[in-house]
Amino acid sequence: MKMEEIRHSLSHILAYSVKELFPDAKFGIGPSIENGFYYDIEVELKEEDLGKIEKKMKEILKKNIVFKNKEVTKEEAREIFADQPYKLQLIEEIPEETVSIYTSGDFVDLCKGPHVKSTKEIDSKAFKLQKLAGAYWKGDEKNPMLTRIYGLAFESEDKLEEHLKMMEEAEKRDHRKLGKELDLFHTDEEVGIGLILWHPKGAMLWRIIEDFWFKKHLQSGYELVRTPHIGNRRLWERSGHWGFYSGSMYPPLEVGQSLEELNNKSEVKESEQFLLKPMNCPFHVSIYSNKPRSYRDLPFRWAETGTVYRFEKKGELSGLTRVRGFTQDDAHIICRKDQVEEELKRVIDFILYIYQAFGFKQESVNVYLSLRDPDNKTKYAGNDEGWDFSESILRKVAEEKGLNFKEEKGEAAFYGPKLDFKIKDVLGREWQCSTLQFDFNLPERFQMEFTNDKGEKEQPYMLHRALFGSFERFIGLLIEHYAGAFPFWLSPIQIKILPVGEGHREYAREVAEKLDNFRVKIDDNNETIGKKIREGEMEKVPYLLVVGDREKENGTISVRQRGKIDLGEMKIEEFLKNLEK
RNA sequence: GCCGAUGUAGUUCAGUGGUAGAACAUCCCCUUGGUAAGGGGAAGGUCGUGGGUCCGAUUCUCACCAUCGGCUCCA
Repeated sequence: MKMEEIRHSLSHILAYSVKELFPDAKFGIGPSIENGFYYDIEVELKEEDLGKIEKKMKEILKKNIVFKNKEVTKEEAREIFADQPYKLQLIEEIPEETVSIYTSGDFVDLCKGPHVKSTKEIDSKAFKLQKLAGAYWKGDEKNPMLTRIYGLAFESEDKLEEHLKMMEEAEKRDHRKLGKELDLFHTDEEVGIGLILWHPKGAMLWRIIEDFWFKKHLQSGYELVRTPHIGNRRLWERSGHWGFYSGSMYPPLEVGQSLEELNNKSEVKESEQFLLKPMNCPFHVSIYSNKPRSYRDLPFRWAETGTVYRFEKKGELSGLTRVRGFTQDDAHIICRKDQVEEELKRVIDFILYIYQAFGFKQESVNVYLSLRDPDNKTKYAGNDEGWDFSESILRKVAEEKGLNFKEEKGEAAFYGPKLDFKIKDVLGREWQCSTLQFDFNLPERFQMEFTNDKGEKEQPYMLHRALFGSFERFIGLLIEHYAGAFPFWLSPIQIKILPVGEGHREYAREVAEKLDNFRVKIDDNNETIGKKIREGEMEKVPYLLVVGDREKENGTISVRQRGKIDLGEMKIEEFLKNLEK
């Protein structure tokens, strides 16, 4: 609580300093946040101004400014903030007759508090202005963009230093950095931004994960389907994507002629438009509707690692976590109403199993139940009855499964409520991975139906779900989670054999043959053994096997475990036994 | 898309108004090695792209592109 007061007070001092240095500045809001504070201000700043502002803040802090709280009438407040349009707007939004203001030195702010009594309580060495960013007023793109100044603040200088060190350490785990260092993937402007090119080791990692995924899906009663990358415009019009999702879709391909004909400007007789798929759902629906379905056939659980393309705005792209082409580990469950609960539970169990299998602790995953906005019922597909049922059953199942979830009103998709699982990256940003969603839109639009036990046509329930979310995003988070040092089963190279000299290459190959159940590589570069070990360690290979005269003689290997010391000489059989453990 | 920052060899980085350097990686030669870098040599850059200022620009300036941090949006 105290720290929050300090941080919040610092944001006022920040605003105070900006006002001194830039008298025309217009102030938005300035709260305390995790690890610090910010203030949104209409003022033009460059990063080099931060130093000036920080200096000013320290000057002000030294003056032992007292924070004085006062209730004033709205009329008075309007006068005080006459030249502050954003504050005036806030005043009007306050329901009460009076508003609370805080005065600190020559600076007055509309504010509920709480604050420290005086700047004496603030350690002027324990804060630091961090960075500038743009932020829309009230978080709305249509509003003007203010300049947000972020600051860090802690109890003491030591704590601040500690935090900065921690951030530095975290940056070393960044998947974009490790992706380069471990030679996993890259992007190329010439190929297209936001499109990932997976290198051999990255593709191997992907494949290991996909194999695991495939095996587990078969075990869990899923069937695989496979669908194209493009679909006719008519399909996307019918699904609603053409209308509602166009902001995130690549524009259509005109298909009425070849590229050659196009280049020759030949006349087009007939033309169709095709769109890159941003989602797999309509294709799966097409499979469903391909023949009449009986209540006896349900549920269908159809999974596909489907690569989709979304035209994300440039500024939103980021490493593997936000890209333009990505592969969802998608599945659709089409079932009867009486099967919904059971299916939801199965999916949640599956999701939890996946997190456990990849070492994500439940506390590092945040779960959100996204519900409809009760004040805006018109923007949603489906009827109230369906929504009430699905929202309450999602909640019930989430509770029964012991999920520690937050409910978020108005966060549902227009087509249905959902349960989202988000994982934090190394910089503390949350990324949606697993998701479990109801869909009232597609069954309606595609008139999906089955024949029930009374011989009547009935509309099935449709669930979308993804476990990883996308392979790209999940692998990005996985790289950070393990800091690139993957567990044995996930390592693209599991074992590297290092012959000491040229004379040991033959023996290295013999050893490799005995380990052919594993992903093994021989490093037969003409380098010293020290160098090979260094490279193997930097590559984060779980086991390095040194073979030289001694080992060749004794029919053994010398094992070195990643990050650790020499485990000593042993027979291959013994090494294999240890691996099993 | 918007606000801010960055952009020099494959990588990590120096550097300058007079057409660029280091380390590692690469290639060649020597070395035949014992648990985190053996030695020598060579090659490698239209200094993100395109305009402008200047006798001259990688350096100053403008525009664009990409990347990074935010905002908005999202798997």
